[in-house]
Amino acid sequence: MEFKEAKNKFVQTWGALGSQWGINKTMAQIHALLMVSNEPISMEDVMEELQISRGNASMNLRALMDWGIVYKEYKAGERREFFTAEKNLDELAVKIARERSKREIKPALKVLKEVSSIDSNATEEERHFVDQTTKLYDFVLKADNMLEKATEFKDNWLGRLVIKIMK
Amino acid sequence: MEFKEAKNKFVQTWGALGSQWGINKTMAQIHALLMVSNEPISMEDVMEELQISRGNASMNLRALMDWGIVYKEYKAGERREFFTAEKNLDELAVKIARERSKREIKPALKVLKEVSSIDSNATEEERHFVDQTTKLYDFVLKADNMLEKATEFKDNWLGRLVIKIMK
DNA sequence: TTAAAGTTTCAAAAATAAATGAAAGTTTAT
DNA sequence: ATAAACTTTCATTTATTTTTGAAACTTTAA
Repeated sequence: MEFKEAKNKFVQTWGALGSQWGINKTMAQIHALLMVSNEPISMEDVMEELQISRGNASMNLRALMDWGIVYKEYKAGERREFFTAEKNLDELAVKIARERSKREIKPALKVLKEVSSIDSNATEEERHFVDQTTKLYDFVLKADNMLEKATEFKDNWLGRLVIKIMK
Repeated sequence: MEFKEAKNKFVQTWGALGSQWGINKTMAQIHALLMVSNEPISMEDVMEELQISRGNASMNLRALMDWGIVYKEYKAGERREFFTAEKNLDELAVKIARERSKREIKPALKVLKEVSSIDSNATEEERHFVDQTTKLYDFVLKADNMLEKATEFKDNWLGRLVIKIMK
């Protein structure tokens, strides 16, 4: 396999993976492209390389910046803006985890708390509902905390130990 | 909030959460419904409760069974089939993690290995590509292993300790 | 057997999500 | 101030994913 082919395959695969995990395909592809580029890329280049429209490129680059995993760069003497990706993978994981937690898990937790707090527990059916949603709330909360804490592992001796044992 | 309203809200929320994480909405909703039901539910009931077609119900129940998180049950003297969800949340998490790893992460790892193994490293650009995809491969592999090992935590004293510390 | 009760399949329709592109908006150099 | 270079927005179009529903299939009881 030659370089260009490999690069393309990587971008496609990363895009597919993204869309299976609820991140839009183009967003993931742009990210992939920036990840493996050794130098900043202009919007024009992104459009060209992925064969997408200006609007699409603009919106998804913006989204990536909102997530904090892509940065704008200015080159001296250049009018255009260039983009680079966060290349430190631990940092990347932290930011993605935080963002998804904030956007999706936290709101879901709120609802779980609400629905598990109804006072009606007259019937067996209702008791089971309250019991099960309460357990779910505790579980999701714990998982969310783990995600958060896991992101602190990298600078943390215990974390390293745990990872070593788990490996 | 009364019971019926709470139940509905829970089903809707679980459905939305599912679709944000790449699991189709109806599949997640059916799962939610079964999770909070204290007794087995027939396909007819699922259709009725979620207002979906027979085909849709059938396909998604099948998918849930393929994931191993919903079971068929037979009631004595009843022709129809009934369904129940895995209600143990640790077990549920294990099965979802295994399934997604198998379906999505493993294939992605295969591609990452391939593209990071191209022998061309003539230019700076190519060297950076190989370097970055190699790191990504290692990272994803490690994350995948963690997911797998994390699923063994529940029966494991060290795991409990770690969770306690992380909490 | 056979027919009733139930389940699955899959081509077509509907719903949803994403992409386009042209117009509006910015910024910068002169 | 203005015009060139570039970016953003968003109504419309396009692509993708999900759902439907009717026909085919399977199972069971008589």
